[in-house]
Amino acid sequence: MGIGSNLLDAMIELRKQPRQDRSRAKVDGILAAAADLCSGRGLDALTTNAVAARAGVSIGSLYQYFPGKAALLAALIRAERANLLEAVERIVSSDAAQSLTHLVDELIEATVAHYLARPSLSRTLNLARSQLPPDPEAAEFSTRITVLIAARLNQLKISRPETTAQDVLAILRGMIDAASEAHEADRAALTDRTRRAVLGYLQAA
Amino acid sequence: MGIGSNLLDAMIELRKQPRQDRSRAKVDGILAAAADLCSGRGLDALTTNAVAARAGVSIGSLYQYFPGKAALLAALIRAERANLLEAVERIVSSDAAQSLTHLVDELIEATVAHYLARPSLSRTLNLARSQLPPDPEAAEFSTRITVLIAARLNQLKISRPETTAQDVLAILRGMIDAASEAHEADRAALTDRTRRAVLGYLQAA
DNA sequence: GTCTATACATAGATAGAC
DNA sequence: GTCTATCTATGTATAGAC
Repeated sequence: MGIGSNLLDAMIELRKQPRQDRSRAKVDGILAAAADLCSGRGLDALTTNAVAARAGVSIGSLYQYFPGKAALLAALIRAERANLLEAVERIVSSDAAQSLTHLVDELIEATVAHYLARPSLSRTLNLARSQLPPDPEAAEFSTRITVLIAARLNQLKISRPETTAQDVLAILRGMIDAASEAHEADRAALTDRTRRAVLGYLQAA
Repeated sequence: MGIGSNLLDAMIELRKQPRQDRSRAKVDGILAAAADLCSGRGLDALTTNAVAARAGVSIGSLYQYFPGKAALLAALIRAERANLLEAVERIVSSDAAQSLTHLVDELIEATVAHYLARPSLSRTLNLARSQLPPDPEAAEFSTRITVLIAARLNQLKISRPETTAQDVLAILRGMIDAASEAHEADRAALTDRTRRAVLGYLQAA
């Protein structure tokens, strides 16, 4: 997974690794602007011109750091994935994950928090991803998160841990997504219902 | 919900109701072409030029029937919704829906068939919808399908039938979507797992 | 390193001939 | 009714001045 590992990377990787603080801040500003636009008015609003304008830099500067629009999107997606993966890593390596109900509770809390932190950004990136060509990074992310959870499920004697982990994630995504689309406000109620759904599924298995 | 009921309709409704067979066939051809393009290469491929070309009509003819790209998309979405709604109507008004497990089985079968009939079309339209401005038709569709299912759940003494119906649909969508994205081939296995998830959820409630 | 100006491509939409 | 030709707008990306 090193930089330059495939041709697509040319379209996607940063042009330069910003080592200085000023550059780092500029890159962050550009990404923040991109996230805002995605979140606010969807994928169509993510134009290089609009991002540059909102970030307060010129289009030329943007292209110094990002080789194109795809690179912006890739960076956003990558950040989002890293977030969720970190959260799951913390959970599975914590003591709270010793019992099934605790594990589930923690996963739900993290997942709900993740997807509802910036719901529309999350959904927009999601659908962007589904329009992109099959991406090895996406596959690796799925695998890693599944494996982390599956390992715990396995210790807890849940059968077919990989499939089960995938299903649990799918159920959570489906329910949280629906709630987010419906602008459902009551997060506690959502957490409670997802809990019933996941535990119900695990017990029925 | 009559034609012309809101301003958006101007962008979305057919320009003329094709009464003659020839016109009807042309409209169908255009929609089929649009569906193919959506299905094949996603939303970006749905351009008015491309649709016209693939349908074998000129761009001018296309604009005679559809006032724009949005109208094409709206028509596709409408057709997709009508399909699913019909299927659910058939189920809830059939005898098989008398027991909970039968109801669930029928719903799963219909939902899986619906979303996997043309998976990538289904997903593309889905995300198109989520990018569109809030649409009264979408809301009405959600309400109707929820109400249909909730009525049955209510007869079966399930508590909070509306919320439960929404959750069941969300669970199904989530799992089917994940399977479809992962290009999971085994439909029987998917059906089985969704069944466990849904029944597990209903029993935990 | 950063900006302005601009080239280039493509999409949406219409006008007008037939 | 249908087509071709074309206009307009917009987005990506680069060149070149500073």
